[in-house]
Parts: sequence; structure tokens; C-alpha cells
Amino acid sequence: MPEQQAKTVRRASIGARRNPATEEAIITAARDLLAERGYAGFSFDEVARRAGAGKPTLYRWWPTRADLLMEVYSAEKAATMTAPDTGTLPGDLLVYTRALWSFWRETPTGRAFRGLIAEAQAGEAAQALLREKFLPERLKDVRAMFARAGMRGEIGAETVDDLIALYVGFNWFRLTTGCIADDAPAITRMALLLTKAGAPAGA
Amino acid sequence: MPEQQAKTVRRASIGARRNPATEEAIITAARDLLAERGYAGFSFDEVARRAGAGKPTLYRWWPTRADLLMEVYSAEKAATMTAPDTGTLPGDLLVYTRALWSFWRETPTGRAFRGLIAEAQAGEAAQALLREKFLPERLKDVRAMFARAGMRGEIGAETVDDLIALYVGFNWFRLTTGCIADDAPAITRMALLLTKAGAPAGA
DNA sequence: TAATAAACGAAACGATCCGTTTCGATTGAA
DNA sequence: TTCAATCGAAACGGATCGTTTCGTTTATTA
Repeated sequence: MPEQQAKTVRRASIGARRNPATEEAIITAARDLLAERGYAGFSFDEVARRAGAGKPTLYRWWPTRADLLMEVYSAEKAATMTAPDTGTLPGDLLVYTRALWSFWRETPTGRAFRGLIAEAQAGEAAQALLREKFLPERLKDVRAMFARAGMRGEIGAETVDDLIALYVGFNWFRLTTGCIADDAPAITRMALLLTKAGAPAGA
Repeated sequence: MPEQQAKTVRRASIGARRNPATEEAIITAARDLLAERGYAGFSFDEVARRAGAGKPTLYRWWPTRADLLMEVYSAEKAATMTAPDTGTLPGDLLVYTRALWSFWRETPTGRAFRGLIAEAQAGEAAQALLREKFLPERLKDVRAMFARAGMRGEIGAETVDDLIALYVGFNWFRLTTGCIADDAPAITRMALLLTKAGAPAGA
């Protein structure tokens, strides 16, 4: 069979409101397409064709490719990754970072994250979406790890935001330059550096 | 006049070797096109048209858009930015980072750097070029700053590489999320954190 | 009950860009 | 003299973009 999509029914309008079945079909088609052809083969034309949806429907709800990619990525990452709680900041960072890099390396959606960052550079709207909606939600686990370290006294609470920027920047830099092979020593060094950087003054 | 290019002569082959005049015309056309239309309007078709060059000539010497972008960016940045030497690592980092962000914000080529990173995500070859040829050369000034700090005893020499990764990651993260407005306090905090992270053990 | 409004799929639109191929001309090197 | 590599020009098929048109469906509103 050419497609495994359930194209038995034609999803017409259900009135003057969004059709949840259409939304789900599109997201499913997008995820499958990413899995089969990767980010390079990811186009609205093909997503629409597979979902049995019209392109105006896609553009109505996801004005840019970044919108759709972020939605797929968020769902997939939340379903795959869990936040560690080892009791120390370096411990948490080592576990979480190795899992994150593994996700980026070994899942189709994770591999597409490089493309998501790239896509967000194509316009101001997509970049704002990345900064203001995608990132705050996706960094909740990371923020929790640093916040716990602050409450334990491992780091000063006033350094949390700056350390997060350094931590996320480190990961994105490794990703965009193609250096996300499993490298526990490098990750450990980074974790210890950040912990030392944030160490409270009076300790 | 439609074009300011010197299209008076048709640059034919000069034999079985690369024509420097063609190379220069293409790079100039690429820089001008970036300045006029930005990264969004940057295509090989248009560069070739403006340079009065054939597309096969472009693809022969710059297999991907990333190749050409990196060449233009490298020349422009080297001609614009100078490496500071204030005597302390936080001082160097503050001056250099503010200048870098200013370059990224306020010059056409600098603004296109977001696109260069994005372009390098489109393929393995472009990413390898970014990692192995572009970055080592572009980070010479940064490496020199951290190396001097190591020789002064501000940071441990064994931390230089890891601190550079954190520093560059921080900058790229701010760039790709659209947060490179001039922000001396944030840059200062980052500089102090990195310096503290790298502080020698026995000091 | 009737009119309105919004969403839906399908199809087609023009435009752009991609990367490659063909062609004839040029010129240095073997 | 032959060979090889480059050059500009032009055209190729194909893909994708973002938009528009059309007819249909259904909840909401008057």
C-alpha cells in the first residue's frame, strides 16, 4: 500500500472551528515524514499530501515550518526524555546531557532539531516563537535542575539564569558543529565548570 | 544604472587554471547581494548573474552556499574586528563580545551569520567545513585571549578548550535566539562566571 | 428558519531556486 | 600540436514556496 494513512474518509469541515482530526492527521504525517526522509525531505507539500489535507489548512495553523517542527519536537521529546534527580548538579547535568545528545543522535525527530534551529533563523517571527514559546517550555526540566542546586546551596540562586544560558549554549554549539557523540568526560568537565562558576561566594 | 559591476569585459578562461578576476567578482557580488537583500535574498542564481559568471563556475569552487558565505564572512570580520588586550580575561571578553555582537547586529555580513549557521545544518559536508576549517581560523583571537589568561594564571591552562566551548556556545545561543542587543551587564556576568569557572585550583 | 462565518480538501497558480548538463571559446601545459 | 582545465551562456527537469480559487460542510447567529 502506498500510504498507511487512514484516507478512508475525507475530513470535511466540522463547522466554523478547528477540526481536531485534521490537526492530529497533520502532526502524525509530519512526524512520519521526518522519520522517513529526515529534515531535508520535510516539506509542507508532502505533509499536506500525506495527511490528506489542503495546504491552506497547514498555513492557517502553522504559518512557518518552524511552527510545525516545534510542535512535533516538543511532543516527541516530552514522551522520550525524563528529568533526572541525582542529588547533585554535576550528576544531574551528566545524566541529562547524555540522554539529550542520545535523543538528538538516535531519534528521527531529535535529528531534525538541527533543522529546527536553522529554520528559526529564516525570519523574525520564527525566531521569536523559538525564544518566547518553545524555549521556556522546553527548558523547564533544565531550570528545575539548576533551581534545585540553588536551593541545596551548590550554586548561588542569582546565577541560575546565566548558568542556563551557558549550559544551553554549550549543547547547541556541540549540536550545530556536529560534536554530539557520547563523550562523558567532556560533559563531566562542563558540568564541573558550571558548578564551580556558580558556587556561592561565602562557601 | 542597474548594476555597478564592471561588466565591460567578458572574463573568458585564462587557461587550465582558476581565474582570480572571476573569483574576486563573485565574492564582491556575493557581499553586495548580502548587503542589499540580506540572507533571505542570497541565491547562487543571483550571485552568478551579478558577477557575470556561470553557475558551474560557482559550484566548481564553492560546492555549497555555506562555502561562499564563510569566505565572505571571514574576510569581512577580519577587516572589521580587532582583538583586545586589556590585561584581564573579563576585560577582554567584555570588549570583544560587545564588538562581536555589534558586528552581528549592524553590518550586512554580520547579520548573515545567522544564515551561515543555518546553512551549515543542511548537510554533513557544510557542517564539517564549519567545524574543521571555518571555526579554528575564526576562533584564533578568542583562543589567544583565553591562552593569555592561562599564562597570567587567571585560569588553568587545562580549562582553555572547555571555556572556549562555553563562551562560543553562549554567543551563538544569544545570536540564534535573537538576544544580541548591547547588554554589558549580562556580558560582564558571563565573563566573570567563566573566569571563576576556570580559576586555578591552588590559587 | 435563514443568513452568516469560518474551516475544510482539492487543484492550480506564478515565481524562485536548485544542481546539472550542454555548448563553444579560451589558454596554459605536456 | 594535442590535451586538459577553465570560462560564460543558456537551458534543463524538478521541487518547493506561499497564495488563490472553488465548492462543500457545519456551527453560530439573527
